[in-house]
Amino acid sequence: MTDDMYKQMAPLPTIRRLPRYLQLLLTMQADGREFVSTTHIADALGLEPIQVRKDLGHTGIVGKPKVGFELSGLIERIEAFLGWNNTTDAFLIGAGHLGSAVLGYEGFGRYGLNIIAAFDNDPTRIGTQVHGRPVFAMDKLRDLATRMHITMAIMTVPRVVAQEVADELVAAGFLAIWNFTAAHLKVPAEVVVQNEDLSVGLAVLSVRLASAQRQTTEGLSGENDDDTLAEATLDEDDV
Amino acid sequence: MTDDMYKQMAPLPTIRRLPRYLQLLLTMQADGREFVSTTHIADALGLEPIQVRKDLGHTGIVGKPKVGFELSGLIERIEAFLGWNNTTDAFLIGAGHLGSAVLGYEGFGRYGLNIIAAFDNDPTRIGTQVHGRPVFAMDKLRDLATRMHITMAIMTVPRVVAQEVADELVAAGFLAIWNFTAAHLKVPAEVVVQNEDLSVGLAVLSVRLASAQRQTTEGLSGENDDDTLAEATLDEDDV
DNA sequence: TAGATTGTTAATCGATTAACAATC
DNA sequence: TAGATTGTTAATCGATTAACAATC
Repeated sequence: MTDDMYKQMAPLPTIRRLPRYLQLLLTMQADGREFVSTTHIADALGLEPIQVRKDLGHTGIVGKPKVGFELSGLIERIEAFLGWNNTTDAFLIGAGHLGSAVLGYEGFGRYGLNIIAAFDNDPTRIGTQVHGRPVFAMDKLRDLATRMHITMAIMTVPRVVAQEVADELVAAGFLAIWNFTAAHLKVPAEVVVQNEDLSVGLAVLSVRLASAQRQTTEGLSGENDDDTLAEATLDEDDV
Repeated sequence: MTDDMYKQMAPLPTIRRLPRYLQLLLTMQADGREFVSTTHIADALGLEPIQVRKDLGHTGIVGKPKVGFELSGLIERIEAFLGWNNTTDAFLIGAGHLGSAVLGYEGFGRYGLNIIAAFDNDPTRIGTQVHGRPVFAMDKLRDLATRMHITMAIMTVPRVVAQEVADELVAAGFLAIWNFTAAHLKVPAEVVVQNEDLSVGLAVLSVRLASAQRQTTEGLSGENDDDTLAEATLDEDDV
């Protein structure tokens, strides 16, 4: 068991916070800053310094007591930890509204994701370009994926055909599926599926908003009139 | 402290799983099924029955030993828990690619979210319709929000103007912001911000894929040749 | 130097999982 | 009835937070 193995052992919540650190650090770097402390990061993002320190520790970076972390080294380390220093080529399946929006998202380049082509079964879309990427017919998928050694797919198809498309992706040798569909995909254990279902975020928002409104109402009714109300709200960064 | 208060105390992971249960249950209902057990739900989603039971318990639903849960009642209860039985009206800010995709997303009606108008500051977009919703100029936002009592906003603007737009939303009395921007928004404590940053999902996918590939490589090198490899992969449902 | 900050070890907190009595 | 399933209470696991020595 090598040292590298520990990478995967970072807690999932830590992994989810890393992109936010990265985004902040890049802004700071653009401002000409050279060093940063965990206190500073925590302040900017509304977190606790100890949590930031623990999170950064998982990436293997070491800082300087009293000084903090060298910004450029820290950025490099986070990007390497997330694998964003290498480019990953991907195909996008389903060039509808959502697919088109994903293709138009400019941030992916910075994250090492390169969407090189889209696939669809709508004849009016096939042969066109969407945000500079060619749209091919679905029956070209398998051959092109094999020849170009593409193993990551972004699924932005209607839910009803999601499993069917997933089966095709598996058959074509894909190893990772970023699933923007609400469908629960059944795939072999060796294929990684990352669900990006909008309803999850909406559910959390709905419950948090209801909770906040309940507390406001109770505050007005005089049952609880001190200033603990604001503190009692869920942390906005939890999801 | 009323019984209702306990609603907000459901663990966040539970809240995030509820939409997936709901989605499955609706499919089952469409298939004409009337009862369902937690064992059945767990099997379909690759979870443990005890976890499903605990999650459903948080919504306050009670089942029948041996029989399970009545499907229609369970669906109602989850929807009520998430507040999706009432419609919430919302404005969308930023009618670009992503905003347009969100406007075109058909699933929101079912979740009680009703986007009634979009706002933008691009003159070529103002006055047009996107997926049936009118696009207004940004300077109409405050007046319309006040008059229509809209308190939820969906932000799909470029990152660089995100904070500026958030400030306008706060000034206009909005209480909830669904933030599709990578920016960390600074808002008063009483405003709920739900971040929906694509880079988070990509980060988790990247790390999981790297981990899976590392394990495959090690398996081939003969260091670990039993079948524990598949079991060692992260659960696909964790995020 | 003195003080701020790191990194590590221990304590706490919360979610998941296990065990099992109650029940239709 | 017997057996499957619920709901609750206890045990385990893992992440967060606290404490503090090391250090530039």
